[in-house]
Amino acid sequence: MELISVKAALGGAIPSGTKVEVRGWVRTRRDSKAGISFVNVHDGSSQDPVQVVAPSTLPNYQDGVLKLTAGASVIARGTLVQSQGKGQAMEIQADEVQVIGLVDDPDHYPITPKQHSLEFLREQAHLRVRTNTFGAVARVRHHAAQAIHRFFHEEGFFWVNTPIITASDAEGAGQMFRVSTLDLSNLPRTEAGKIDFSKDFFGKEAYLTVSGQLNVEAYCLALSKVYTFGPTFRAENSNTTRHLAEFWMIEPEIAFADLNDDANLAERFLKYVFKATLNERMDDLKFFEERVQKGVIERLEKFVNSPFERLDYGAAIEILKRSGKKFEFAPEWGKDLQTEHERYLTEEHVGRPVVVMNYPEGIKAFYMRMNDDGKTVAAMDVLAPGIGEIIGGSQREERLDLLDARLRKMGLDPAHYGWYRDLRRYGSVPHAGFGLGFERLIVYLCGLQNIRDAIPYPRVPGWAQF
RNA sequence: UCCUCGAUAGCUCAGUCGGUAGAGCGGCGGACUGUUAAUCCGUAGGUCCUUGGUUCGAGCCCAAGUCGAGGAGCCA
Repeated sequence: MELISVKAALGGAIPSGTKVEVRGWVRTRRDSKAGISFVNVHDGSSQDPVQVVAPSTLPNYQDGVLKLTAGASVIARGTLVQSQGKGQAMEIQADEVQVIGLVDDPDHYPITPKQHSLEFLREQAHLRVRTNTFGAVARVRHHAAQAIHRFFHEEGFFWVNTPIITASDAEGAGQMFRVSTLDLSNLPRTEAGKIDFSKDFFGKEAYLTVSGQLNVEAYCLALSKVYTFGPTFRAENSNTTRHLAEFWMIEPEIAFADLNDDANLAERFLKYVFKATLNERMDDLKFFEERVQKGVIERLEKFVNSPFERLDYGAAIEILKRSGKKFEFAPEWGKDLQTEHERYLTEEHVGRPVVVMNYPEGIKAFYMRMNDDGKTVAAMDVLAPGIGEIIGGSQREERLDLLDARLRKMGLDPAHYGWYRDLRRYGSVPHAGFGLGFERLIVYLCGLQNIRDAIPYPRVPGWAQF
C-alpha cells in the first residue's frame, strides 16, 4: 500500500493495479444504483480531483460513504485502475473509504460545487482555498515565489531580509502603520504636552516598513547583487482592486549598474517567472483560461516571447498626444502617466511590454538619479498589456551633493538620512533597482480582477478578518 | 477619501403598479443510471442589511446608517 498524492494518482506514472492510499477532501459524491458511489477527492496537489469508486459492499457504505458531502475528509485505500467512465484516465477502486471528518451542517457548508462569487468567498477565506479557483491561485503563488528565488539565485543574487519594523520615517513611500507598546489609554507626555516616544519600546517612533529598498541598497554596496522579498505595509486608505494594506514586495538592487542594466534585469526577471509558471502550472492556468479570464495563457506566452520596447518618457508623451485618442486626462509633459495612457502605449501603440524611461524629476522619488538634462531622473516603469504598470524602478542617485540637493528640493532634511548618505561617502557606486508587488504579479498570472484574491488573507481598510 | 451601483433562502439571483415571498443550485427523502457541477420527483428552509418615516398596507417609496462592489486619487 503506497500513500500517494492525487496528482500522482492522475499523473500516469503509477501502473494500473497498484494498491494505493489517498487522503483528502470530498468535492462531490454521485451515487449509482448499480451499487457504487463516485467520490471526487482533492488534496491540493493538483487541479483535478481523483475519482474514488466506492462499492456498496463496503461495510461502512450506508452510514459512512453515503454521509459524505462536499468538504468531508476521507482516507481511501484501493487499487489504482484505468477508469471505465469518461472524464478521467485513472481512478481508485476502493477497498476501504475511511471517513475522517464529516461536515456538521451540509446545508450551510459554504463551498458547494457551484460557482460562487469571489466577493462571497472573500468572507470565507479559511474555506475558499478548497475551491478550484483559490487552490489554483495558491499553487501558482507558490511556484511563482519559488521561480523568483530561483531566478535571483541562478543570477548570483543574495536574498536580504530587510527589517519589518523601522524607526526611520524617511522612506517616503506612503502612509505607515505605527508600531508601539505604549498604553493608548494612558500615554506618557513630555513637558510640552506631546506624546513622549522616548518611553516607547524602541525609545522613538517606530513603524512597519513600506519598502526595504533603502536598507537593501546598503547590502548592494557590499554584495553587489541583492534582493528583498518580504511583507510590506501601507496604511493608505486605498479601496481599489490593486491595493492591499499588507502585501509582499520584491526589490532587487544591482551595483555598478545603470538604468539600462535595470531594465534588462526586469525583462529577464519577468520572462523567467512567467515561463516557469507556464511550464509548471499549466493545469491551473488552463483553469483560469476557462473560468476566470479568456486569453490569459496567450497573454503570458506572448509576453515571454516578445522583446520589451524601450521608450523615453518624453517620446511617450508625444506618442500619446499624436495618438488622436480621447483620454480622460490629457497627456502633458511633467505629469505622470495615467493608467489609460499606459494601457494605450503597451496595448495599442506597441502591442507588447514597454519600458518607459527618464521621467520628470518632479513626479519621482528623492533617491532617483538626476539625468544630465537637469529635468529628468533615471526612473523606469515596465508596462504590460492588460494591466499597465507592473514594475517601477530607477537608477539611484549615488552623488552626495546631488542627493542632498534633491532632498532639500523635496522639503526633506538630509540630516535625517545619515546612514543612507554614508553610502554615498564611502565607496559610492552607480546602482539601480526596481520594485514589484508580488500580488500584482499573481493577479496578472492568473487573470484575476481583484488583488484581494491573490493573497490568502487580504488586509485592506476596514477588513482584517481571519 | 471622493463618485456610482448594490444588499431578498446556505449560495447565485428574480420579485411587475405598493396588496400574504419565488426559481435554480446546495441540504434532506425517494426514483434512475459507470456517474462526471449527473438526471427526474418530492420536501424543508426567510430578521427581504439596520433604524426611523410615508401609507389602510412597504422587499418595493423617503431619510440616515452599516457593509460590499466598481471607478478615481495614492501607489506596488
